[in-house]
Amino acid sequence: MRIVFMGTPDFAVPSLEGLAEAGYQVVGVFSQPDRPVGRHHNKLQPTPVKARALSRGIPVYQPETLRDGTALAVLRELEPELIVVAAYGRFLPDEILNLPPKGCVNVHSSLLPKYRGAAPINWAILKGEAETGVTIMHMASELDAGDIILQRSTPISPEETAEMLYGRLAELGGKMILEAAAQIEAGTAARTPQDHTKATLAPMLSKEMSPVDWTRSAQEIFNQIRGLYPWPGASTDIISGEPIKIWGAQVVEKHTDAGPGAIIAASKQGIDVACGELQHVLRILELQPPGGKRMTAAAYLAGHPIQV
RNA sequence: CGCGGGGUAGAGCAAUUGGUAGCUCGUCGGGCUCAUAACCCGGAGGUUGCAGGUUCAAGUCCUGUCCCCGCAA
Repeated sequence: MRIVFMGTPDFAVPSLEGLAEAGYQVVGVFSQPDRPVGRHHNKLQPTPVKARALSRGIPVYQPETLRDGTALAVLRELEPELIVVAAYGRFLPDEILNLPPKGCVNVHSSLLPKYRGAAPINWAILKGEAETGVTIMHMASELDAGDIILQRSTPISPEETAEMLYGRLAELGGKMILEAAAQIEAGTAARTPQDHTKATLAPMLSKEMSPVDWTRSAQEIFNQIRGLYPWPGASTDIISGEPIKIWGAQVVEKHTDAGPGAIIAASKQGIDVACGELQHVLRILELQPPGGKRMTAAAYLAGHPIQV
């Protein structure tokens, strides 16, 4: 089966790799244009999907837009029977969706219809979900709203960060797209419509989500730290007046009458901060001051004593 | 050549106008204690990222270079 693969970040790599390893003819790969990355020289960095495709000798296309007809012409020449999209980062216009005889399918990292959009993995953790998963679906014009082919769930462990979950779901997606591809080739792929009334959105993350609101519960703040890991991260200025990024923390059962955001203890164990409910505090274990490296709370306190 | 911050003891930080490189933690030894991530006493550990330059004198000023971090993506 001739397949065109569209994807950009690490998440999409196992899917591409799986399809290629399974012997499908991946005749072309679309990825986002290389973006300047790097502090000093603004070097262009190939996307993870591009790098993998090139190492396999697959032609790579990186159009700025899919809507000027160029991409459509390229696709017509590639003659894919199926287009597989995984975190490509762009909407596909209808003329592309309708091009491949077997359609376009998408690997999405949530249990659709929940968490449609750009950052489903992060939002599942931010919202304190106990489980999430991967959905393979036929693509529709509307964002992440297509009929479901396959769906599999996985529990989110209490300490898991978005980064860890990201890796797990990428692997899961890589396995599931193979199953789905086989079903599509055999003509047995399911088409289960989503319950659109239960749809929720998982919009792009932004730096504005970083500051911690200490009136929330310790668990909610912990979810924020895990869900925004490693980017944009959770931060607070209650320690030094400057925004310090919180890399690691834990919820500790400890009663306090101190107001939200008050530092009630600072020791080698960590920095305990009062939150919005009295029974628990958030213990900061690992942090990073502006301009500095990330370090343990104990190391930070060695150079920045806090009187409690 | 996009903007900015920073390299000082194992870790984290200080060091006025250039003038004996200090502090906290850790570490080692000893003491106290039923005990401890607690406390007390003592010790070790630095060519201040690297290379040049200015100076009687450079962690500090100048030039170059390597590396780290934040913004931006």
